[in-house]
Amino acid sequence: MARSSSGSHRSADERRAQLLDAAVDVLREHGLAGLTTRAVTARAGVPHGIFHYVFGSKAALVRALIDRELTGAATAWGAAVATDDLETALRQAFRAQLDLVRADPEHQAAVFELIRAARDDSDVSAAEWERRQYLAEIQRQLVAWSQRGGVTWDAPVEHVAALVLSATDGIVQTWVADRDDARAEASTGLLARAITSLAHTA
Amino acid sequence: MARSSSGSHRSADERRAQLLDAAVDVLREHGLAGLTTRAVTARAGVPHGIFHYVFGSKAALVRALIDRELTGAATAWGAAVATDDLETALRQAFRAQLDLVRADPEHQAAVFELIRAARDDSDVSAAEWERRQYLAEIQRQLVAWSQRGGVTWDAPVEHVAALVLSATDGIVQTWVADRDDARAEASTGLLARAITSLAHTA
DNA sequence: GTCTATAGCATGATAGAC
DNA sequence: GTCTATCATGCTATAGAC
Repeated sequence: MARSSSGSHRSADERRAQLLDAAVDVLREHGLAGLTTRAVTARAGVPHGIFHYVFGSKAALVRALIDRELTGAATAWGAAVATDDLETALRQAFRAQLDLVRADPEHQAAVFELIRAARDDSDVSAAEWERRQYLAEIQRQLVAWSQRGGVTWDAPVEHVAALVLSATDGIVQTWVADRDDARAEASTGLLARAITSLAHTA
Repeated sequence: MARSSSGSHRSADERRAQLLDAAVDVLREHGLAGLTTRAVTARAGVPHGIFHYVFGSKAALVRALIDRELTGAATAWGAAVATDDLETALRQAFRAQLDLVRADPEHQAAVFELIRAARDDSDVSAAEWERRQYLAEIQRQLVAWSQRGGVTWDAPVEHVAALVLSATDGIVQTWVADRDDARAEASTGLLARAITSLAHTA
């Protein structure tokens, strides 16, 4: 076998992975507007023509990127929190969601941008699918937490889940915009309290 | 005076307004990616070269657009709601915010996109300014409503305001994404209830 | 002061060489 | 099956005609 890191004439699958990695980097650094086929190939250190041989079109690259980024992201809400106190569980879950973004803001911002753009290109399926995964996962957790804490939701749990997802999205996007840690902290704490008030001891 | 609607050689100010109107249309129909100097001039029915004569650069057009769109938008939260019940006031305010977007979703989506893009171009001031206006207005209303209803906020009112703004943003953006009226309705209603629980009768 | 014609460049894509 | 050279198009911007 040839050395893997240098030399020409690699397989199409190898090129594909290589270009996807490069595309993520470009997206993080220059945003969606800067995501050009030439920037991606330059970043990967391969000739420009390779791009259309591997992906066929730029749209195909974007689709592949979305698939790759969304897969597994839905599990973020799934990490169960081990506590009997509903408010604490909620706060920790919100914090975890925020930490996910804080760990690599540019990356998350890029993913947001991708999803948004995908919606306009009538490539709605991916974004819709993502949202449904999130909602289902949150709803599952809301039920689990309320059972653990011995409380009952005063509103349909799917409504609570929808509010939790939207509100968390809002807080996260606000943080992405202003990077104000204290404000985000305060908002998540208050949101946990407010949401908790939507349940009463059975 | 010459007839105003046809003929060449109009004043630069006239051209400027004409191009701004055209730019908003283009933005609504084709998004920020489709907002090119050629598209704008074509839409306005003027020669392409006019553009750089009037605005100097595309960036100047974007800046002018943001100024125009943000001015007056901050007053949306300012419309006072006449009711003694805090939860009702909140729900009506959230509904009003949602209605504003529902009245012309494409337009609002375009404005969101503009502001987001402006942030990346280190043209932060406009977006920051907007947010501060909103926050101040919401805070003012929160105090007014609580006084009217004879209740006191259990948390710093600026924290409540931050949560209200973020959560409302999240709900609005969710609606823009999925256009699910029922879900938005449920979320605003629940949010009003949840926020109300952050205040107690004095 | 207003507008036209053109420059100069970057893009996405492809025909065909190896 | 892999890659290179090239194309046609669309972009922002400007030099200079009226």
